[in-house]
Amino acid sequence: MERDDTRSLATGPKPSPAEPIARRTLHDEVAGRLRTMIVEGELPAGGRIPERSLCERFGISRTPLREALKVLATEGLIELLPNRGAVVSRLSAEGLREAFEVMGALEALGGELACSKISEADLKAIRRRHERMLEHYRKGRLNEYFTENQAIHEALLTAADNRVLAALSERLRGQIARARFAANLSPTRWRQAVEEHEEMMQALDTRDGEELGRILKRHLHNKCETVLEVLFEKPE
Amino acid sequence: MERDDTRSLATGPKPSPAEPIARRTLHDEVAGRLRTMIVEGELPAGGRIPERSLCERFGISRTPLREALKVLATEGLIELLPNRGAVVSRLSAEGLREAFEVMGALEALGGELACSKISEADLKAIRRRHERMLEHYRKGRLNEYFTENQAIHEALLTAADNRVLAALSERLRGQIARARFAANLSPTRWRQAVEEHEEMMQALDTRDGEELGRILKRHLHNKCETVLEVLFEKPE
DNA sequence: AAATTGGATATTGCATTCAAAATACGGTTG
DNA sequence: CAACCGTATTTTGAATGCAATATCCAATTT
Repeated sequence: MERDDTRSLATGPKPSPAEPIARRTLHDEVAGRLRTMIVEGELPAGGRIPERSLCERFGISRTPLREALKVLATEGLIELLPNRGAVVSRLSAEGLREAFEVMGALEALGGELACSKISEADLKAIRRRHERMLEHYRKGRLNEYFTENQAIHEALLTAADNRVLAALSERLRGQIARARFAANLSPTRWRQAVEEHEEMMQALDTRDGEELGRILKRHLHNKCETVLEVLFEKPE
Repeated sequence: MERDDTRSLATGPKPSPAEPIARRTLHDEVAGRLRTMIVEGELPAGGRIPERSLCERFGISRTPLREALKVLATEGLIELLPNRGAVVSRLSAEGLREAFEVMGALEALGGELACSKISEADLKAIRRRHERMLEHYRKGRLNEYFTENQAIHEALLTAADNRVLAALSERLRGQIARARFAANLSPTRWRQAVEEHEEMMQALDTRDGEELGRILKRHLHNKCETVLEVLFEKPE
């Protein structure tokens, strides 16, 4: 970014149009690992985060780990108790519901924007994914269904072409993924989700942003109910 | 948290209902200061962040400062260039537009939720603030108007009773505040804003969440146009 | 026996130190 | 004179060290 600015008057050929090598700093790398450890439950909700042992395990000193912890705390994945360490934040039923509500609004916005901006080619790509997802549904392949499903939502977000939106969604997705990691879909809910995706495709095809927004909101709402049901009201 | 768990069967009186003394950590304090320095333009957009001199100025070592920088980076206020320091992120016209778009969606959600949850008392409080704001408008007191305006939006958010929403809005507000710090209101726009607030109050009174959401979205959109106009298209 | 206290131990927050990378600078060469 | 190269200086990233705080555990008291 800066480099581009300073180069605005440059005359010679660019030294190398290759984008700068993605060098990651340790704290960044560590933050990533911790994120997946939390999402996948390896670091259980409510549990303390053992600085020392994690440092040994990663083969690093405490400095980058602690920097990563600060980051995760601002993301809401953990909580910092001054002088008493860090704990993985619990996801309460209310917290999840709140996160889903916000996610619904964000995805609705994403859908609206996508409708007004998406190219024919990208739309076609999404349609293809949709078909593939339906196929997975028919064959009962849950994992593949999830993957394709996620890809569709992501593609919509990309089509919305709003980096701020993408960043916030990404963050929320983490929180939600934590919950969904345990939850499974009932056949009824699954069928419902697929139907909603059908509606979504229709709205996308006709570029009806408002409608797509409403569907997405409802979709997320239902997803939320499913997850909460599984996580907090296990009847047997 | 943990302590509460172990106490769930406790019989005696709680040791002390006094809340724990709020101890802040350095990195937290520093992050706060840096935030306001950025919002108020003391650290100009695009400028480098001088680690050493800031440390001296705050009288701290580099460790807590660097931790704060990591936090500010995840908040999007600064950018970390590996091995090359940190710079205050520029707010481009597109970036601002994106932030306003998202803010619109969030406030719309907040409005909807507030409509369905707000108590008669809180509504009355907002109405009072609204009247006060109108008074400021009539008298042309811009600063007081802004303050009251902000308070209203905040009260709505509080009434929405969604901590996730509140947290994300807070973060975006920071970005937007940076821009608005310089921008001023034209008489026409101001009048328009006031009219929109009138509409908002009406929707709130009738608890029409959908309508309030639409108004808020439009309101934010217009605010965005105002700010962009002032910041990026100074004609004379 | 339960509660309390005192101190040993572990953990945290921050400062300092060290190594690697980037930047600045001066000399050299074409 | 300009471009290039090698070295000195600065700055960054990470490791280590140290003081303050919290946690644990056994001894003591009621």
